[in-house]
Amino acid sequence: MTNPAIIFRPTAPFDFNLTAGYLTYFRGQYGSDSLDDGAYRRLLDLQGKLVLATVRCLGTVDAPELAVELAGDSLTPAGGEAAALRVSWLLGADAPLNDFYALAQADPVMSGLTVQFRGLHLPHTASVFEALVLAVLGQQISTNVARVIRTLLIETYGPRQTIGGATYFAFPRPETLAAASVEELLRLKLSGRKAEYIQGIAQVAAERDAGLESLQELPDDAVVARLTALRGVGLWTAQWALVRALGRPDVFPAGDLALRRAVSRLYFGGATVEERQAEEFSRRWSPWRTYATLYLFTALRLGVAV
DNA sequence: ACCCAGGCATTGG
DNA sequence: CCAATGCATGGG
Repeated sequence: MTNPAIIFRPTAPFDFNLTAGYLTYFRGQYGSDSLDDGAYRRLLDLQGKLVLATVRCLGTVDAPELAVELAGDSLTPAGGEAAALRVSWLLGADAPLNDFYALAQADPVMSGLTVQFRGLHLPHTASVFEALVLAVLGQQISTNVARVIRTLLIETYGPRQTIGGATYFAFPRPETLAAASVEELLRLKLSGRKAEYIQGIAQVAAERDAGLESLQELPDDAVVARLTALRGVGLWTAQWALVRALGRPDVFPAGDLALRRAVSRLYFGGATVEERQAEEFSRRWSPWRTYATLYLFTALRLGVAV
């Protein structure tokens, strides 16, 4: 069954194709998300109910309007509202980009990126759990390998729903991964250690009632302290959770090799940039370092001047 | 056959 | 406190 579309307005400027493209790594399909012919699709897991959201942009970058169409079981009006809120969060629709753009004016390189990628918002994950698991499985390995493993994880353990002849996957639930043995997880081409990490994180997320999802009120430092107490979660992983799951605006994961490479090429003529140096350099973008991170990564992914 | 990749925990100075 | 090491796997 399909319900009438729900319309909502993101904060302008909002470039739908660029934002959903970033979310799918500019590959059309990435894990649980797809962007196909102007339609962003994701199977939402709303309190255990699976709902396929199909999102299209009706307006322009400066007057954006998104239409969310829902399909799935037992849709209620309240469910429709929750689905629209979830979609809005996933696409980072409320980001105050203009504040970041104003700050970037003082920096010709970053300013250039904000012009090229004008309207790119920061996509979020549906949960802290999802952000942590994705970050852990991406530790140290190349993005290609991470993509293979992520796909295996989602298609092996994610809740699935077939709609209109196509099968869609939501991100695996904590209780599912907590119930899987480390031995089973090893079949996902994870290292033994990462299988343990993910299993442990899933147990924490599943057992303590929403312990991982109650970090919203804590300041960044406290969130990092809480998360790095988990085995397998270091500063880099915790920072990605701050960025992806909590949408904190002033985070710069200076330990990230690719991020430092982008800084090196764009600002230091390719010379090696150490973590400490990158952290100091990033202060020029505070209090909007998260968006600087996003735009630098986009430059990398699209191969723009990097 | 190597070496590296969007880290981390562990071990040994 | 800092350096070295192993980790799974796909691509160069």
